[in-house]
Amino acid sequence: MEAQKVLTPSKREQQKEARRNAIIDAGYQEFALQGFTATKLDDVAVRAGIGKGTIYLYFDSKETLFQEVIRKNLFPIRDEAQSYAAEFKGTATEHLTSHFRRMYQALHQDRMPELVQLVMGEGLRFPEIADFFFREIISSNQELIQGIIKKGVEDGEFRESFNAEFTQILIAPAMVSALWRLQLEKQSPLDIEAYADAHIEFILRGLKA
Amino acid sequence: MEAQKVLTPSKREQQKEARRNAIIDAGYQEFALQGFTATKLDDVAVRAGIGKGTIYLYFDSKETLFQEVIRKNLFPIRDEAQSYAAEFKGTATEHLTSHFRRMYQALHQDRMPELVQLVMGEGLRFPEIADFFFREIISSNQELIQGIIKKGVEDGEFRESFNAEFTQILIAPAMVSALWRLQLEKQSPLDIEAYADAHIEFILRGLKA
DNA sequence: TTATATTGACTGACTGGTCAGTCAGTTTTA
DNA sequence: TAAAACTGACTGACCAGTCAGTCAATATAA
Repeated sequence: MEAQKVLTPSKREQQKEARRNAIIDAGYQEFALQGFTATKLDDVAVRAGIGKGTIYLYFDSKETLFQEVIRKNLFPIRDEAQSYAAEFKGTATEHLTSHFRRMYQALHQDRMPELVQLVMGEGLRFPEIADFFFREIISSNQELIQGIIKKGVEDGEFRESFNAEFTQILIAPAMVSALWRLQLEKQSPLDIEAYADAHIEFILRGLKA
Repeated sequence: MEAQKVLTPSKREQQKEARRNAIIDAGYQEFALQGFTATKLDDVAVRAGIGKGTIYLYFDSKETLFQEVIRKNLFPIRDEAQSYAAEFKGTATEHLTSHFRRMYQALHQDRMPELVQLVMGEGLRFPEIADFFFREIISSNQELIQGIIKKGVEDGEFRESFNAEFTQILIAPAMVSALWRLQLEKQSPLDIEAYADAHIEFILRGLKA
C-alpha cells in the first residue's frame, strides 16, 4: 500500500498535484503581469479555472503562493545550468561563451523578464525572496562563473588581475537587457542577439590574458 | 505691487512653495521605503507634518505626487552630469573614468538605490515614468557616454569595433551595484569602492584600442 | 493705527470601493 | 455512505480621495 502510493499515485493524488501546478502557473501569469500587490486572488482563481477558496486548500496565503511561484520557476534554470557546466568539455573561453548564451536564452524566454523585474522590485518587501534568490540562484551562478574564470587563469587564457569576486560586473548587462526589453522596448528597441554578442565579446576582451 | 510680489513673495507664497517641497520630500522617503502601492498618503501627511487633505491641494492624485517625486530627484543629477561633461578638459579615458566615478557617487547617495529600485520595479505599471526616465535620464546619459567614446575613437584611445549603441553594457554594472546594496548586502556585502574600480578598469580595458 | 471683512490654505472625519481570507453548504471520489 | 475536495457569498480591514468647516494672513474701512 505504502509502496503503491509512491509508484502509482491514486487518481486523487494526481488531481491534487495537477491542481497545485495549475494554481502556481496561474499565479505566475498574474504576478508577472500585475506585480504582487495588484494581483487579485480572484483573478488567479479564474485563470486556474477554480474557486477562490481552493487556493487556500493548497497555500497558506498570497505570500506563500508568491514564494512558490518564484521557486518553481527558478529552480529548473539553476539545475540545468549546473548540470550543463558539470559536463562541459572545452576551453574556458568556450565555456564562458556558451554559459552566457544560455543565460540570455533563459532570461528572455516566457515571462522571465517579468519575473526578474518582480524579484528586483519586490525584493525589499520580501526578504525571504531576496534570500532565496541569492542563495539558490545568484551565488550558484557566481560560483559557476568563478569556476570558469579560475580554470581560464590556470590555463593562461585569462588574466589574473580581474577580481573574480565581482562577477556582478559580468552578469549585470544580461539582467539589464531583460528589464530593458520589458520597459523601454517602445522607446528604444534592443536587438538582443547583437547585444548578447557585443556583451560576450566585451567580457572576453576584458578577461583575456 | 505686482513687481513687489515677484521680488519678495508674500509670507503665504513662501509657505506654499515650502509645503510643496515638504510633501515631495516626505513622499520620497515613504515611496522609497514602502514602494508605490504600499505607501499610505496618511503616512506621507504625518511625515510632512500636515493633514492628509492638504496633499490634494498640491497634487491631483497619489500617482501625480509619485511622478513629481521622481522628477524632482532625478533632474538635478542629469543636469549636473551634463554641465560637468560640457566643461570637461582631458583625454577620453580620463573623462570616462570621472564620468563613471560621479555616476557611482550619485547612485549610492541618499535614497538613490531605493529610487532606482522603484523606477525599475514600478516601471511597467507607470509607462509615463518609464517614458520620462528614458527620455530625460537614460538617453541623456547614453548620449554623454557615446560622445566620450566617439572622441576616444577619433583620438586613437579606443577601438572602433565596440558598438557604442549598446552603452547598457557599460552602465548596467553600476545600476546593479545600487540594487545589490539594497537587497543583498546582508547575504554578501559589497565593497563599492573596489567594485567601482574594478568596473571602470574593466570598461577601459574593453574599449582600449 | 485699530477694527472689521475677506480670502484661501488647511484639516480630518467620512465615504465608497476593494480584496485577502473564511466558512457553511455542495459536489466528487472511494 | 462517509470523507475529502471544492465553492463563492460574505466579512472586516484598509485606504484613496472628498468636503464642510476652521483659522491665520491679508485687504479694506474707520
